Amino acid sequence: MSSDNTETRTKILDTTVRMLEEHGGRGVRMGDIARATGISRQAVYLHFASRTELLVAATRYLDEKLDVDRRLAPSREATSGVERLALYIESWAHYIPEIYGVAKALILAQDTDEAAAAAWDDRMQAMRDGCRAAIEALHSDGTLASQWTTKKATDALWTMLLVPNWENLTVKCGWSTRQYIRWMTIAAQRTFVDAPDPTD
Amino acid sequence: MSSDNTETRTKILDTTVRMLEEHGGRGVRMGDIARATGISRQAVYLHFASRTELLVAATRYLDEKLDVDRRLAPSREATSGVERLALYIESWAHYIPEIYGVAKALILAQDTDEAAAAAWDDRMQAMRDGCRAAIEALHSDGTLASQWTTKKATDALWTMLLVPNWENLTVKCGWSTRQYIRWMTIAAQRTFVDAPDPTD
DNA sequence: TGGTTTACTTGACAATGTGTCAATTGACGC
DNA sequence: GCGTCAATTGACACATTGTCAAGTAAACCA
Repeated sequence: MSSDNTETRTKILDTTVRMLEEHGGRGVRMGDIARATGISRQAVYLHFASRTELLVAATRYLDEKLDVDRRLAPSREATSGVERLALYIESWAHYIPEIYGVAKALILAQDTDEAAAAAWDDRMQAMRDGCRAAIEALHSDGTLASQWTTKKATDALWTMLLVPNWENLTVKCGWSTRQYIRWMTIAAQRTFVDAPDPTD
Repeated sequence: MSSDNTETRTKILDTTVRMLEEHGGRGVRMGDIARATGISRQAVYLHFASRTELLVAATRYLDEKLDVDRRLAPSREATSGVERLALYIESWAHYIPEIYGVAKALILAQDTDEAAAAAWDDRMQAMRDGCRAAIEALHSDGTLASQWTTKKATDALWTMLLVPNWENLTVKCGWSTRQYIRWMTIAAQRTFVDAPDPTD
């Protein structure tokens, strides 16, 4: 899939993912990655033009390894909007902890690097598509609470599921993934789902 | 209130608040603040030991100016939990845009500076207290939805109201403050509020 | 065998921003 | 005039990213 797959390049990506995971995405420098990979700092620059490019590549690399599409399949095959919403939250909840290190590094890099901001934005837009699909499924079931438009509900669900919220609930509040799924699902259902309109 | 109120110190704080506001909390350097204040960079260090210390002082300075306590008074005087929740969300929603620049700078500084992280954490704990009070008001009205414990509901409401969510909804999704208030209130009520238990 | 290519190393260096230090200036009070 | 205090000036340490040029070593190839 990747255009250029040297063994060294792959080793760098493996190290990067591992170290970001270990350090929660903070304080991992180019020199650290090089040393841990067993090469010189400059060798890293032979494969990746900048730190941001490395982070973006690591994101893609991890996504391939985790097979995001497969994970989302159950949600796409749901037979009702409510089920689709619940399954989407569940896959997402299992996905975040696995990408958290890399994601956090990219989020932090946004402050100083335009390209990192764009890359993360892209990812989040993809996630938003999943949210919209779930909301639209509710809508066509007639179970989207009447106050919401699909646009507003999509915005709101998307925001709810953002990484900083997961971070706050798990890291600061000490919720487990199981609790996160349980309460996020409850909150989303209570917020967005109503019984279908009986006049239909 | 402040221990040490030189005129220059105040001028620095004014400049800092203004510049952070103007630039959304990003990319404002010590030298920029000094130049805009009309003093040398080193003069800033005569009043504030570090960038973080300046940011923290600016936060406090702004809080005094905005009179946070007065803003929260209506919420504290609410006669029902539901009203308290709505009024708290409303004051908070009017407050965030005014502190956003400084808040964002502090949030960004967290990555590299322990002290900035602690300062922001502190602020967010105070905000959490407001959330707990609102949730407890619901609880004692008997209108807190039965699935929630006060602890879990407080965590959830607190997370909902975090700055990154406001940022996403207003900046990325283009919501106005009015829309933010409207939909946050609806989401919070649907999530946390039930009719009181008729067996009471 | 010898030459070329390729990946990598080594060490130096620019740029950027924070924070420190020491010497100096200038005003104000006494 | 003298001391004090606030501020200035300019140099510097430090960390990190990114660049550059010269050198090495193995693999490939004729």
